[in-house]
Amino acid sequence: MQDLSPQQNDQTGIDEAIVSGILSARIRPGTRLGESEVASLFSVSRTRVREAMMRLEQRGIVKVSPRRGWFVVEPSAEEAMMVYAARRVIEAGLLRGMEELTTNGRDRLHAHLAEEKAAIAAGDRQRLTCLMGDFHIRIAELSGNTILVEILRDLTARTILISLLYQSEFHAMQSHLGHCRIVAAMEEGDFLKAAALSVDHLDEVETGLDLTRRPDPLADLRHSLSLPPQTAAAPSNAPRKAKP
Amino acid sequence: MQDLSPQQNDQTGIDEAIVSGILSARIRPGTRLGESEVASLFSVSRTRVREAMMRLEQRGIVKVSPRRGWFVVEPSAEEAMMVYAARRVIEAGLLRGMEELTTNGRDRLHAHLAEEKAAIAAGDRQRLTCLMGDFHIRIAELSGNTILVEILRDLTARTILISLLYQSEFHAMQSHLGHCRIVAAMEEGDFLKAAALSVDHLDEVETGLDLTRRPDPLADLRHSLSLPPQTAAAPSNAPRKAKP
DNA sequence: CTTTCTAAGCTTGTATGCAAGACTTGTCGC
DNA sequence: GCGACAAGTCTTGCATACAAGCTTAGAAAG
Repeated sequence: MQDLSPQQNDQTGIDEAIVSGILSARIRPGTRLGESEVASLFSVSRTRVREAMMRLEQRGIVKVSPRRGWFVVEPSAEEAMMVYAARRVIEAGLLRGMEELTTNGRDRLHAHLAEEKAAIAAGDRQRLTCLMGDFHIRIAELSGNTILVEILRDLTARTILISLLYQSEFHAMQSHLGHCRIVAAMEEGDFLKAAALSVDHLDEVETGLDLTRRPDPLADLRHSLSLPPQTAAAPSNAPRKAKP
Repeated sequence: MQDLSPQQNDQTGIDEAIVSGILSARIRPGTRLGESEVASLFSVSRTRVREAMMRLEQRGIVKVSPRRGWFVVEPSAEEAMMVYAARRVIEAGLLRGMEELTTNGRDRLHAHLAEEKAAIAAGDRQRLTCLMGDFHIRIAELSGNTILVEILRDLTARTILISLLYQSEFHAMQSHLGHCRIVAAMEEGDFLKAAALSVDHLDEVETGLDLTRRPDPLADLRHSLSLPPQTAAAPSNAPRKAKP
């Protein structure tokens, strides 16, 4: 397993270290997170790791398979649709209820869009994944409602896991333009339009998923061997083992 | 402390037993939930209680005060407003996005309204509190989105804690009528109207709160001594101790 | 060569023990 | 009478130990 977090993250807590690893797509769905393994990484006992896992399970980020271990969730197609539906409901609701965009808020959004642009230019895909999710959290932060921010943060984490599972290619530019359009509408003060654009944007991303693709049980091995990812052409009848 | 749950709840888990106690207003905000105390109630070790508490803390239902104990949250006025704002966003978003009311769904809602009516007639306040919160969960269930259902369930739990802290009197009939109006709009197929009514309903309930009232640290003692509840007339400058 | 059964190893599940800190209460000094 | 202080008690924080079950590797039989 790759190092799931820098050492300094001991301060911020095990939970956030793992979530941060997911948000930046360093941790893949289905990754096993053994208690003793994580415990030694953070130089603590299994007890604290377990407590962190319990919290993460509550947040829908990891799941436990009894006596087998903890795993980063691999959302099913159904769950994926629910996550997107929930995000549509919440984000659209947020924007619709917004009344004004403060100059401070506008600056933050512009700064974020600039970061997106820079990451696209640099081709830093990991950073890009993180930023694309963060955009929606930034919007929630404008409302000042920390409850909704936390909810959206967890949904974003799940979204990233979903895209790692079902997204064949990542149209970063398309998403970026979507974000720009939303911000533009907000600057016009037309929050209903922003809400509609947000729904469209999420629809667009969801449509880009291939939800028929079964989660690939060999993904991590494939990745370790530097093989190309599973092609969308042969999704369902891929052989379990390679025949010689 | 009153028995916070029937013995049979051992099966459903400690978490849900406590949440159920809150949803039915048997557990007041600020209640201390000592680890050993709860552990002996459920005949388990502190370990499992601790795990349950961790999950409940993540859900915003309990808080830990270091080396002092676990307490059912006492939402501040700010948090209270955030909870209501979040509920407005989610519930309105849900209704707005709904497209049809199935006959099954209609039956469920009617059954629920009938239960509310019966509880009002019977004057069963505890049951009523539970039902009033459940109504909104029923609506979320119609969407089939279990993620949103779980989110709303936790928000409802917090709402009940809020009303126990800040609601001087409980206008059950008013809330019931609000629910009836929402269902009526849904039956007409006018989900935008239902959404608007839902926002109005939540506004109405929130307006009925007295958010200036400070949480009463002596509430449980007062209750134990059968003294009358703190009057709203002298909220802030009430003496810490009675002067002889 | 294939299949089946068994046993060992590794993983989580749960309890318990000890340590550190906070609050209470009793006592002493003023 | 009143305030400060200190010991004791009670609480959580954390680590460790043991039990139970899943997985897998290896041996044996067909």
